[in-house]
This record gives sequence, C-alpha cells and structure tokens, in this order.
Amino acid sequence: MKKRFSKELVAASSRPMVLSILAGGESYGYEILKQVKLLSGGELEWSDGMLYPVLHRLERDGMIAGRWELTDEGRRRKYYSLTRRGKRQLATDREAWRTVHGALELSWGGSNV
Amino acid sequence: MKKRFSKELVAASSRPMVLSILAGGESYGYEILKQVKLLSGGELEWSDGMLYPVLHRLERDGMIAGRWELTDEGRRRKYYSLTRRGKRQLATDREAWRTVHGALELSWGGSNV
DNA sequence: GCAATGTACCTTGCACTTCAAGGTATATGA
DNA sequence: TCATATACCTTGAAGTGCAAGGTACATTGC
Repeated sequence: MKKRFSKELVAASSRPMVLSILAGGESYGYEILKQVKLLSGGELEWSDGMLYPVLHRLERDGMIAGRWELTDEGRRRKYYSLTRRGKRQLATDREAWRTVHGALELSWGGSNV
Repeated sequence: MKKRFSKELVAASSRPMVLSILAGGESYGYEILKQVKLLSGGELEWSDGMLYPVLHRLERDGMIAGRWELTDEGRRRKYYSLTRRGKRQLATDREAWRTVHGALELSWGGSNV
C-alpha cells in the first residue's frame, strides 16, 4: 500500500523505533504496529511479518525481554520491555541516526532545494 | 573502522546521499566517497565496495548517467550526473526520510530523554 | 631502482533483511 | 454464518553492505 518507503529505510529505522517505543513502557507486537502508525501520523505502516522477526532478534540479542500474558478475552500476548543493554543500544542508534541525518540535511540544503 | 553505523542505516542513506551530491554537480566514485566524509564531519566513511554497486544500480535504473573521462595524468574516471528521473527520486527519498525522521524524533522526545 | 602511498575502478561470497504470502487461533458484531 | 479485529508465527524470493580480493597508473621517498 505504502510504496513511499524503501525497505532499506524501514530496516534502518525499525530497531531504533521499537527500542524507543519500549523505552516509554512495555508493549506487544500488535500494539507496536499501531504506535508506529500513530507516531508517523498514519504514514508509516509496518507489516507484521517484518516486526515479529525484529522482536525475536532483539530478544535473542538481549536488547528486550519478553513475557507471555493472557488477556481477559482469552488472547495471548507477548509483552516486551527494554533491558539495560537495549537502553544503551537505543542511545547509540539515536546518535548514529542523527549523524547521518545531519549529513543528509547538509547535502540537501547545500546546492539544490 | 567505524562500527557505529549499521549496514541498514548505510543502505537507507546511500541512494539519497548520492543523488543529493550529484544534484550539486557531476562527480565520480572516488570523489563521492570523500564528499560523504566531508559532509559528515569525518564520521561517515563508506567503503568503495559498497558505493560502486550503488552507482551501477542507479545508472541501470536511469537515475544517473555515466560518462568516462581521461584525466591529464592518464587516469580514467567515470563521471555521473543526475537525470530527470533521478531528480524526482531524490525528492521522493527526501520526503520519505523526513517522515521517518519525524516519527523517530517524536518517539525519542515523547517518553525518554 | 623500488617500495609505499594515493588515485580510480571493479567483482565475488557471505550474512543479513524486508516483503508477500501463507498459516494458527479467538472474540465480536452484522 | 461470515467478516473483521485481535494476536502471533514462518517461509522463499529478492535485494543489501561488507570484507576481501583484484586491476592499473602516478607520485614520493629512500
């Protein structure tokens, strides 16, 4: 549906975005998808087939910790929370992003408009 | 040397960065590498093994046009310039980047600092 | 004479990632 | 009974960067 976003851009932003969302409190896959949409004003829509492997990798690498829970309606959810290692990674990712962003904005403002 | 930048972040920024640099006038591979380093204040250092395939893809897709030239010293260079299609792509990429950047900054400012 | 460095380009194999498409399961409302 | 929403997962195809290798020529220092 949204062809505007290259898979590379999604790949670059997925981890920092997930870590950042979890820095605001624990959440689960389906809800994260909605939060991403909200944060982008409805423009960004991730596929769930992308997000779940991302969550599994982050958990495998110790950035986030998962915990299964059962809702009142009888649905299972896997809640994730940020670990200390995840917090450090978030800070690193944010700095890296801002460096690249600065270079891009510089190049965009430099010669063309 | 620079482990701070994930390959995903490099992948997301490489095309918009190259297109943007060429929007400022034609250039060639080796020089683009130095311009990227300059634009980032020395922080971003691309490998040439990454850049050349990027240039080939952009040329294949009609975003840029290549032209061989021989310098006075007898070295061959391939100069690239932005095509009309490349200009359009640059505008699209820039908008996509800024949307994602906005969502990230929002998430970073929202709950954690 | 020759080694090192800088310029300038290219390709291959590896590991990794998204996406599309498929799957499982339950609850609610028309 | 059927569609929609919730909630998770996996697979195969296609596309990435990176490390490492290669080619070639000019300049500099010993």
